[in-house]
Amino acid sequence: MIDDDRVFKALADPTRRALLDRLFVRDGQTLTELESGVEMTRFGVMKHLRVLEEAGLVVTRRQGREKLHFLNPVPIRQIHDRWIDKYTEVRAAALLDLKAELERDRPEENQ
Amino acid sequence: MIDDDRVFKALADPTRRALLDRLFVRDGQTLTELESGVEMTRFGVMKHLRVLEEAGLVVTRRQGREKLHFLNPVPIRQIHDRWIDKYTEVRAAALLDLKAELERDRPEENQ
DNA sequence: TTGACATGTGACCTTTTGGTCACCTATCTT
DNA sequence: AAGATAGGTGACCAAAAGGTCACATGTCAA
Repeated sequence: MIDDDRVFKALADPTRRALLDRLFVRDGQTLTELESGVEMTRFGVMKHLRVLEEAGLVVTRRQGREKLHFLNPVPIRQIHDRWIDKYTEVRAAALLDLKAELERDRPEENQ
Repeated sequence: MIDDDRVFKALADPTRRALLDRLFVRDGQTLTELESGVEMTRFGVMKHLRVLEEAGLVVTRRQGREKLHFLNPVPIRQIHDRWIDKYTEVRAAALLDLKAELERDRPEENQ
């Protein structure tokens, strides 16, 4: 797992997550289309899309003077497989119990 | 979903992911224990643990003068549920097909 | 072939993040 | 009580990330 760092860093920005959301609603959008609906100039959006593409979360295809952007959920699935394999159900249950216990002791300090 | 941002930002740093890994191997470690094994001063580790705790990825419990750190996989599960619900299997399959198609056209441009 | 359109690049600035350190408090042990 | 141990705070600095802009290239359509 060599570039999980790129994927995590790409997902760390809210604008980029919003772009992924928009691509999920309608796949294959151009830069100009994605630009509208984000409070940012074209250049900012372009940078974000580049980060997403380099992380493998977005795949692109040129079509004439347009560049179509497609969502690629595979890296997200890979992350999932990594963590959920490790932090198993049993462990999750145990920690949920601990969390409940902590909240009984100090209810105001936890969400 | 109000503080998904904190969770994603917390996961964006490789040191913090390493700390989660260490906690997975052995849960309930103290700051001093976690400090050894990371190329960083105690203060850096403390900051990272604080970020993880504020994101809800780590839960702590004071025991005398020690502070025990426990892994909380729940936020990761929540992220998983969020994305995998949206980017479904069908979609993943379709995009993997697209990716394969793109790699047939321009093999050198994709990993 | 000219003008409009879609995207790309590099320089630049501001904000955020990562990391260290001096100093401080709390707790244990004897 | 005193030294050792575990953790905490605030200031500080360097590096990275986010965002904008002037300018440039490639493509379409009349």
